[in-house]
Amino acid sequence: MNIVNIIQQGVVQGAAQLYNLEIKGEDFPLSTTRKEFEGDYTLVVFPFTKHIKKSPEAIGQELGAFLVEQVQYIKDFNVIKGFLNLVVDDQYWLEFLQDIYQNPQYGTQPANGRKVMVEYCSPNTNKPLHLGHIRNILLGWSVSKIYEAAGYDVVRVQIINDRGIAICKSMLAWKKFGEGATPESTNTKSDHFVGDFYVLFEKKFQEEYKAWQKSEEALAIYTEKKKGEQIPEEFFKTYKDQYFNLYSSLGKAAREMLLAWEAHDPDTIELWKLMNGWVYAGFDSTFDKLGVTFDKLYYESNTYLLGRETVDQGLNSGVFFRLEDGSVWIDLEDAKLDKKLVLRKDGTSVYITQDIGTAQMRYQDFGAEKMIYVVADEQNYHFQVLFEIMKRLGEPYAAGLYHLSYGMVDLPSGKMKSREGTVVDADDLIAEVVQEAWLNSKERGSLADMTPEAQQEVIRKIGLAALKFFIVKVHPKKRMIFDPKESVDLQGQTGPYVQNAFVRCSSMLNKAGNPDLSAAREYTTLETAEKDIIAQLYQFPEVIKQAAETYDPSMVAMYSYELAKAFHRFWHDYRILQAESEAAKAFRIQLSIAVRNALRTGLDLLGIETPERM
RNA sequence: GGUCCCGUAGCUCAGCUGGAUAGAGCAACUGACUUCUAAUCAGUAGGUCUCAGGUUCGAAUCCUGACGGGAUCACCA
Repeated sequence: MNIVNIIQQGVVQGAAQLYNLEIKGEDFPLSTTRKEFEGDYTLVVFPFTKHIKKSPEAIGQELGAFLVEQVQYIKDFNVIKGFLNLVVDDQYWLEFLQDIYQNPQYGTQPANGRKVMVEYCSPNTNKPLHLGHIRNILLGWSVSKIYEAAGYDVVRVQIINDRGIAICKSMLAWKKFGEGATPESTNTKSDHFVGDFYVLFEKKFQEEYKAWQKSEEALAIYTEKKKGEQIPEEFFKTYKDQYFNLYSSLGKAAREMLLAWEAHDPDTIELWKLMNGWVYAGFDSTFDKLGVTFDKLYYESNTYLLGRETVDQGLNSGVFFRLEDGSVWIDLEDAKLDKKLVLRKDGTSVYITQDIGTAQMRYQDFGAEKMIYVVADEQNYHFQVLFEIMKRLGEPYAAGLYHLSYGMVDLPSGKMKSREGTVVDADDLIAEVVQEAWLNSKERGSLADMTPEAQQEVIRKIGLAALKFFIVKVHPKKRMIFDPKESVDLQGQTGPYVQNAFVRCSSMLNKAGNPDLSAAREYTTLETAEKDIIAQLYQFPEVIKQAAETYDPSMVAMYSYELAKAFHRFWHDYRILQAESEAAKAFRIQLSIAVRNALRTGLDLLGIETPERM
């Protein structure tokens, strides 16, 4: 039985016997004692003074005496102001360590038979992945791992935006200017190859637009539509989209391509498949580098027609209503949202209709009771509306829909803007952090005796740990500032710091061989540094549970860091293999095994691998 | 303008279901490698928790209002 419950029960009994007061275990705060004071757990006595006419100090004294007398494992207490600090007997911590140290799964929950789906990443197929995707991918992966650790059966999915005008731009640019080039012929990573043509399209379009601005047609439009004293340059900046739709020959060609695609024109479809194929191959390589996988991919080209049947049913049941022009709407004003269109007057779907259909399709495919959408916070409103609609449609899974909304990633110089070329490319960034780890390792020379391949493998793990930890340690909801220079830091509050604690355990345990640990039973008095570590380990299952409940990988990151820190401190101050007694040695080996397990589990939940050496 | 999110050390972030003297890391400065990996440890310095009210024995934490930053309010996705 865990110590917090034991204490809570004791307090409940104490209140009843001493004061004839009926309380429940959750009614009073029990926190861990601050480092400056003696004790392990602290009961704040102030709330009791409402019911008991005595000073907080007097109540603390009486309650403390009662607990030491009556409750096993509570050895001592002290009262400072209104705080009752309780000292837990080392015996409890020692027994606890005995129970858990051999369990590599410690911290995780047994399977609970429940199923959750996590959607993450969701890229467009016209550009390579960038820093924003990396945050999305790492959060999605980590949350999915945390749910597995919390006992859930997890399905990972992705929806790929593989249709629309943007893809047509890349296709058109390749057709017009590509001269049959391929990723192979240009030796370019294939998603970057396609992205380059998207950029090329924008460049050619800008050229065309600039030239047009000098035409009489353009002048006439400027004269007619300018606002006040707007100079031509300003005006044409705002007029770009209209130009694309009304006058641009490139724009016209791109729209024609989209129409041809929708009409299933064989040549267009073939080109689309070819270029998307390149993009997918490139994405796969990036996913592979990041160590993430998906169980099923959904494509918008397959799902964009979905949802209409549901809307028809919803019309019958009165969830939706139809205007005279034929468009279909839902009124969500009583839920503090607006009216929202779900079908155009021509009967075609919009974005949200598609999401309605996709949610149902997924439920049919997997029957998950929870679905977590990992999507940036700019879509908060969209998901509020979507979830409200699903609720009103009476879908059985509606209550289990959750939008894990994360903040944008900014650079120290400000927002990432693709037009200004300030986007941080995912592949470049990964290469950069690994390079930094390599330079660092070379300087240290500690891997010199390994084969180049083995060294590379270790260095890859370290570099990626730096990047992943840097991103995932920040609370998802917060907009974060990403400084590439800091992300390659390998010291301090970083992934490699945590890995290093693991490596220290491993290195020492390998040296220890397979010793007899029965002497640990004779170890009876804990050093503070040892107790700190055990108390940390004790928290682990609760941390994972809460991280799942709050969809927050940063809790696991912070916990792993704190555990590593406690171990580093212990390592510095105490010997393990040359401990002062056989009992101490055996105990410390057990402690290190437990730490090693917990660090591996914690890092794994963040998608971070653990090298044996570094 | 409506709705939502954020504001904590020079910088990046914890803490926010109310509890003791607000914590880490980076950057700066001091020390510790004959000893299980120094990618480590110990220390110094750094704060009006944006501001103003309120609730409370007690507020960074809850409430109200301001100020600053961001997102969103498409028959785009």
